[in-house]
Amino acid sequence: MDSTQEAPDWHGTLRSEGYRLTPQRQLVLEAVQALEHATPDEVLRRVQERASGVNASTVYRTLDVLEKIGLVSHTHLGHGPPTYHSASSPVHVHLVCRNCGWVGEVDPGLADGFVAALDRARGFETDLRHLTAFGLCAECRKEDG
Amino acid sequence: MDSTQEAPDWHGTLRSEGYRLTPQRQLVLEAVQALEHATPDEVLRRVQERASGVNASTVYRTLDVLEKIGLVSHTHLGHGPPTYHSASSPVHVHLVCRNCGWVGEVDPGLADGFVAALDRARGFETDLRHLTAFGLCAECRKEDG
DNA sequence: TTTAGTGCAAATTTTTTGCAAAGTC
DNA sequence: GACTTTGCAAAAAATTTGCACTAAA
Repeated sequence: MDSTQEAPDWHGTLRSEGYRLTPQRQLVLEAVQALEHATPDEVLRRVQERASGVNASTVYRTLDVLEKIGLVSHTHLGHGPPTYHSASSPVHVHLVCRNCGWVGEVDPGLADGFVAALDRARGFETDLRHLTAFGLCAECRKEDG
Repeated sequence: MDSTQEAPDWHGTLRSEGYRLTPQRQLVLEAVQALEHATPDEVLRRVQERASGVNASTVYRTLDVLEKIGLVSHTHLGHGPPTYHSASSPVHVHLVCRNCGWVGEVDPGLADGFVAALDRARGFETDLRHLTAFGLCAECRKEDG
């Protein structure tokens, strides 16, 4: 099954959905995996470090494609642009400090009770990959008193 | 206590912070209170229905001021622009359906356990006014199976 | 060779900023 | 009258779109 030339499984994922395999898509996926929580702009910059001439619109379109076939997903960590991460990274809940901008991740198990409560109260099915809590990180709590 | 000319208390809030009371600010605050979850653009449109000539930049600046002095606050309900709501409305947690766009509110008490867990695990102090869960609403769960 | 994907440039959309005029205190 | 706030116009920033050309299958 996995023989001499191990083709990453996302090749197949792309192909089976009718998409083509291009260097740009490879670069964008690699960037998302490496950067964690990267905005389209950050992805673009990283991609351009490795291959010149890749266009911003290609990054946007590629992120859409990769998300559509489930290789990446995005969240909104506050104000600006969305941030993307690899779907192969473990599911996690995001914490964002509104004071210093710190971003943390915690085990989604901590939200189990909350998720169950939403289901019970409203029949709502929470998507843990997009759950983000805003507030103050431990450091800023100390400083701000 | 509330006598003949009841001056809304936000007059005093503005004044005591060194801000002035203008018709535009009154209109923006009224719009935020009336609309619930309104984007700057929606606020602008509502304001313009009542008074012509109010400029978009005024709305942006006014929302900043009102937030700074604590009369309104904003969250990010997904993609686009932030949404503002009146600080006088009870604190609530937002639910957003990623399928149909439905927005709901639930009692923050449902998140108590979650909030406590974040505090315990990371020393993180969650701001409930900005907690939003994305997922599928009851209707869409039925339809999508 | 066929069809999808890319680069480029222009168009959109949303928000910010500088400044003179108007308004509030 | 002094100091804010507003409107307007222009500037930014972030995304999207149309289209001819390139490249994957």
